[in-house]
Amino acid sequence: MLMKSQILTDRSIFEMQAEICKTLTNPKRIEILNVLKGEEKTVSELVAALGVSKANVSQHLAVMRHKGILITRRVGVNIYYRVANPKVIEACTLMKEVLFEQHAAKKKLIA
Amino acid sequence: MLMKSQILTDRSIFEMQAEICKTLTNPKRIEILNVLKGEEKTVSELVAALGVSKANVSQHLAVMRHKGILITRRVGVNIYYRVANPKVIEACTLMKEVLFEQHAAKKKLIA
DNA sequence: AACATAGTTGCAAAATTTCTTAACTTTATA
DNA sequence: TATAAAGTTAAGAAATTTTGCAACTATGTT
Repeated sequence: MLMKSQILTDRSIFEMQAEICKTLTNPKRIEILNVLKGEEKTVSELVAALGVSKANVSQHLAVMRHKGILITRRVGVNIYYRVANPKVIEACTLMKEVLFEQHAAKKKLIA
Repeated sequence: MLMKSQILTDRSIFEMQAEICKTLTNPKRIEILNVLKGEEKTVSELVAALGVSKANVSQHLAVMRHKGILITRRVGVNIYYRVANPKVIEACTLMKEVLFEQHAAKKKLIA
């Protein structure tokens, strides 16, 4: 299905950027991305890895798929999910580093 | 004020990472980061740049300050805000690139 | 002290997210 | 065709976020 071409205005860029960043604001979704960082996985494999209900995992996957963060591939009865753009993982990693550097700076204050 | 040292468990890392990423999920906050990318600014300067109420800007600044994303410096009656860690800007930039690459890929489909 | 300017905070309504349960679709196999 | 396995989706309650408004604090000036 073809979509109408969309102009990126200054204002809408911030809104779209905020939208896509929402992907990273849920601990379970971050954990999913962490698992998918290395290789594609089926929904069942993700369910096993996360210890969360199948429906819930599927919903989180749908959120990321609709935002173009994840891509799917069907093989028989299984659906494999993988990360569409490695830059998402890079951004994720950077934010984790920010977190760790904050933690390190805090420890320094105490010591 | 000194805080108790906090152990980073596997599970809590994802939660804290999600928390810090929430900073980037509001278009106004992204716009603020965009303005602060180059140099520090006072609240009034940000209010003028964004065209949003002072209270609202202040609230968004508080969100980012409490998460350690922004740092303040008082000069007389003015308070200057700046970005604490450039990696936040890098992460922001990466996500914008993801957005643009999605847009480019979509245009390609239509052409 | 009184006042103006710069900025913060509390509150409550509106909007958004998250999670659970249950029903549903799709593919493969007996 | 019937059944099971894999995955998706809908609906509603609970939790979280967002925002505007009003009240508040802090600094500097007359």
